[in-house]
Amino acid sequence: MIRRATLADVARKTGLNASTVSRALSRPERVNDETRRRVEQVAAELGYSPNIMARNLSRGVINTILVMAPNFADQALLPVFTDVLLGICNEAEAQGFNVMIQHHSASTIPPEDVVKVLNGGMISGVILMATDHWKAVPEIGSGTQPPPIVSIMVDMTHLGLTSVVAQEAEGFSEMVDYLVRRGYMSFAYVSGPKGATHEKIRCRSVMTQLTTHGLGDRLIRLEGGPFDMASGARAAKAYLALHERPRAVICSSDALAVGFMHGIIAAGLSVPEDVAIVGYDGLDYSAFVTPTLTTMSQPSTEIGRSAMRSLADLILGQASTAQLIALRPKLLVRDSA
Amino acid sequence: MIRRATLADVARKTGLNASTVSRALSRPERVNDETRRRVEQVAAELGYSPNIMARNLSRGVINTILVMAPNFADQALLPVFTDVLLGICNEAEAQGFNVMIQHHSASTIPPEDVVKVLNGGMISGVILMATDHWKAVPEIGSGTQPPPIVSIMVDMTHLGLTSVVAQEAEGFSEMVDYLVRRGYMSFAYVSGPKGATHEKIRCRSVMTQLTTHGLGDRLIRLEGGPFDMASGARAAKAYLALHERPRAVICSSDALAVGFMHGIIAAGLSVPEDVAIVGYDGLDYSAFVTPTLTTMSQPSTEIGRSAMRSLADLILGQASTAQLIALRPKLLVRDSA
DNA sequence: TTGAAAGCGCTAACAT
DNA sequence: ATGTTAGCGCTTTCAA
Repeated sequence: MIRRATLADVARKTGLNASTVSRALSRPERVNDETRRRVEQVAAELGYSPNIMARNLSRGVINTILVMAPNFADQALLPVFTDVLLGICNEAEAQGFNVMIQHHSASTIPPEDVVKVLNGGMISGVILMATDHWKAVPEIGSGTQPPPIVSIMVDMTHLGLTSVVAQEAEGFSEMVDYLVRRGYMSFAYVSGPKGATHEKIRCRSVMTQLTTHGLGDRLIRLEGGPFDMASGARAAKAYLALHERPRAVICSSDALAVGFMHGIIAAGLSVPEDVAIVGYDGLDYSAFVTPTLTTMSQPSTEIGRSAMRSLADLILGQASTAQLIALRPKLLVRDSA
Repeated sequence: MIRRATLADVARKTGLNASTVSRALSRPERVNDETRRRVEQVAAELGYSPNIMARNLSRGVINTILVMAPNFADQALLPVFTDVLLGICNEAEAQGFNVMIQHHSASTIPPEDVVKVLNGGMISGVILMATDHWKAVPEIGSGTQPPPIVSIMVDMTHLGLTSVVAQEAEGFSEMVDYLVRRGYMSFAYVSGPKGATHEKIRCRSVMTQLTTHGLGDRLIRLEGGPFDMASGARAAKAYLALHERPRAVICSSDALAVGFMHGIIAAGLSVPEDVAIVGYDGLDYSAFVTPTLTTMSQPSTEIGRSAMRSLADLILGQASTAQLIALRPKLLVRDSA
């Protein structure tokens, strides 16, 4: 491999001192016009561009953030995550940060890994995607500053981490209100993966709100499983086997809902006449299944953007206390309920 | 911000020399057992872990690769891309590379950007996602080695870039054969974005194969647009307005097909009785729409894995000539055709 | 305005 | 087995 041109090469070829070349390139105004021109010229000839690592090492700064995404059931990134990622990338670009993504192979990211990454010196901050089961914030060095970690989708403010989440509980309550208003009296809830934080929040919200309406005993819980369509289809089978079938089915996610709807329709029932179905997430395909799916749309991209903004504040030392940023999802009334 | 512990700190506290500490940490066998233990102990106490940038700078190696993904219509990563990304991440982890992703804001990535990145010294190789319109491989330095760039989804071997692609032409031919075999005699093709390489390949393949069957004049081309569901739905409107409606519709992607199917069903036609519809990609939702979608499944994850493997070979100097790796998609016969 | 020198944190010969 | 020394490529005082 032919060696890349370095600052020294440019210096040699221009007959200038390395420091002058460095200056010419990073603070052009502090250098003679003619010198600057010459440096630029030679740099171009040599195809020189600065080694970022050396620069960072020297300046003592870094400008890369890491998104750690757990691996749900060995799936690709969930659609919601990619929307979030878009928001992160956009904001990162605006703020001058690079983003690195680590698709973690476990479904929970071990705090030690985060410490290691943070200590590695290449990363200035971490965004944690929907990571559960954190008992404590990792100790990074002996610093007293809050570690630059922002949690997305899971509230970890009790651990001192700024968190950007959707108001899931509110979203599901609103959904229940909507269904009750439409006159439904019997309900099923198709759950997501057992034990997941999201799942707990969503399930509880549905139960609570139904109870508020005096309908607490009219809810049947159907085991879903992972947030995917296959699980939804399985839940549909369970639903069909029920003696008394609830008229309204609330699914914990759009994927679940689409799978569920598919199972229902395949069995010859019609939606929403026989069964009303609602989802949660607002993924694009929810608008193109037949019938179109009533759902709560999460501001996923905005969540990503917001998280990145908070992280930048943390890194630049413009923020120090953990804050919770909760974004409201929006009801999308369509044909399925 | 409290300073992180450095190698020097550990050296000082153990009373050893920095190089010894370094050795103890990276090649434990070349150091006294007792020394190693002491170093480990102190390192743990201080929460020390090596600065990766300094290490790389010193060793002259880097182990991070960059995935550059163009931004299609300001959308999040396409589902296909996320599958590919999964494959990349898995293989990268196995090979000891980190992966960085750059969500490029233009729909075409400028070669200059790639040079800059490669010259930045933090990245040892680049994977280009479905990037069109490259006229030439960027000159990186004055080296004679092939630059470590691998193209995914688009064949750029004529530019000297190793490329990993799906056999799209073969896939669409096979699809045509299948439909002809099923007795269909009139066809529509719902196109993707005009001018896109994929689009050209797919369209041409359909036409060619139909001609082979003597059915070249039985094809109507419907303008789709971006590879998304909304475009498919628009195409459905166009289809419905046709005087003579072809019985079989080949969509350039699954998203298009799902959108198209939605439009068709919403208009009261039935699939596949009135119109047979097929897609391409094999996304998970294609199995959960009603009716389920007949499609060609791309080995997306495998494409990612393969690309990463090739890139690693390139970086490690174990490969030098561009090669084309073309993976065969697989027909998934379902209910829509 | 430019040059000389020191140093970012680490590794890798080369000595001892 | 350990210490010494030199440097990776760049930036940044400090002098000139």
